[in-house]
Amino acid sequence: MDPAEAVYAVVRTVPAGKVVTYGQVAEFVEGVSMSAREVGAAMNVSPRDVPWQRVVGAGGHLPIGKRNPTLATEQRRRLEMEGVVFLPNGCVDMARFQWRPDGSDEVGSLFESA
DNA sequence: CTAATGACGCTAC
DNA sequence: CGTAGCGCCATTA
Repeated sequence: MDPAEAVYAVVRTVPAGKVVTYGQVAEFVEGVSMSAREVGAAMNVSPRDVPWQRVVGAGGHLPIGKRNPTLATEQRRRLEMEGVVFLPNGCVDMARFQWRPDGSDEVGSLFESA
């Protein structure tokens, strides 16, 4: 399996309203050695069926903002549409929206914080 | 085979 | 807080 395909498989597993860091995706991919760089490179050419929008940089910020400001804005809009809340500093609230492959895809717990 | 590059990550200044 | 440098692994020239 191509490394890119492995990345897509992981990203597709991310539920709406949740986000993952490039480093985490690279960590989740099993059987294929990868670094956060390849994840981003793969996302750049990701198919439409891949929710690349749910992949953010470490800390929840959007590293693409300096490369593709337009794309970053669209990504942010999409995430907010899915229920993801951005902090005033322009970063995703990783404390609540960082997805865990553990099966903690329970979105209900997000509402109790309100 | 070697060199350069990249939606990254972290430490250092 | 912003910038700079090094490490990361794989793809491409």
